[in-house]
Amino acid sequence: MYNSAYFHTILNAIQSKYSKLSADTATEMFSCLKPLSISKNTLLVREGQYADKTYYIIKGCARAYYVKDGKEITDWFAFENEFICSIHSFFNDVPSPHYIEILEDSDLLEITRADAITLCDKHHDFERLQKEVVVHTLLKLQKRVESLLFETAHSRYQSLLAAQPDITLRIPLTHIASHLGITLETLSRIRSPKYVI
Amino acid sequence: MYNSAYFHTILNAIQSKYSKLSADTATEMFSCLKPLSISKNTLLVREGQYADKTYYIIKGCARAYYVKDGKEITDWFAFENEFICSIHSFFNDVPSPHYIEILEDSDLLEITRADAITLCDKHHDFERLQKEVVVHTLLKLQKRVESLLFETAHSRYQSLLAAQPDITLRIPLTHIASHLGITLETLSRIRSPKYVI
DNA sequence: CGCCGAGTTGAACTGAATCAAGAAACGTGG
DNA sequence: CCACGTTTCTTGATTCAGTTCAACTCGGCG
Repeated sequence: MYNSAYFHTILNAIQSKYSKLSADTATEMFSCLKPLSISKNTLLVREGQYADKTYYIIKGCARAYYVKDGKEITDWFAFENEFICSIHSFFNDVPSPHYIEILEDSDLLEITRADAITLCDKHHDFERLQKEVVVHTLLKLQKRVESLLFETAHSRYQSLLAAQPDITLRIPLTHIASHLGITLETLSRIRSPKYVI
Repeated sequence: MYNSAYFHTILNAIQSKYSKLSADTATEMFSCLKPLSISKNTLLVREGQYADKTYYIIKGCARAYYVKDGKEITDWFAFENEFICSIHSFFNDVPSPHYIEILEDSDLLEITRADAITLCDKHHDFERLQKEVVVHTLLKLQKRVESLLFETAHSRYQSLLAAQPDITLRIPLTHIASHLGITLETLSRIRSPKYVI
């Protein structure tokens, strides 16, 4: 059943972005993955939970955010063919500081920390896949730090648009603003045609 | 020769911070590691080089920095039992945007990208070790993003001091300031006894 | 229709940058 | 071991990007 066209497509997407898996590992991986269809605005993870699951996004998008002084601060977004989890919780087995919210009606695959550990122990190529996912995340985070250190609010917004041209159509400006580390008001001014650099 | 007390100590440090290695893998790993003694202020990597080496710090410290608009911006520091490399260059095989500078007379172990890939291919436990190093880096970077988004300059400095109490004794304030994303002048004011929150 | 959440606009405020000048510490050679 | 230049750090005055608070607009929807 896991050689169906549907799973084949997903496996291809994962393999071409991250790394190859043997047929054996792929089959075993899919047997651990639980398909979910989640509707918009659902919270997958709340602050304080032991969030021992990682989600792969087949279709849709999600965000991880903190609540700080009563304000939501969006830490990151995830779209198709990306993974999202509370990294602190998943890798350190501590309560999650993040919320994870589904932003569009989405199709996901869920894997538990325990299953991921088993797969890592058993299959070298799955360990590598996980490493590749982490490296991807690391390099993205590195870019984020650079943009926070180097760039003005306007230029950060431009960079985000360059990387994800459709983001403003899919994600409310409030979340984009907090992800850029600016207020909604500032984002609004930056986007205004009247704005001059 | 790689079961000498010296290597044993290093192996222990690596294993307890990251993950375990079989005797076999450890021996092969040490045969790839080239010990270096580098004196203060040496540049290990210059911008534009293909920086295909990672350095493990036995003793001493180093920093990775960019030059942006003629100014140096310190991206991160590495101390004992940590690794440093130009991550973009090492993982993506592209020219390094970073310089890497040794900040104290240091003892290092060097491994090439090619050797690391060979070891990863051959030994599942080495692949895991590399993953653990990347996860450590990821979680540190995540904290960095949080502090840049959430905290004031003063509070970022306090957090850095809490994490690395001796950092001001080992690293010039200019580098610390640029790592915190503030100017040297601001750091100086923050550190002043006259400073009021 | 009227409400509500999302986004816009304006005015005052502020944390940190910039520019500029000194002081302190550091190292090197006489 | 001291004099001198260089680098590192401190202090002050001014400026500016972005925040805050507040009011207003727009579009969707019960």
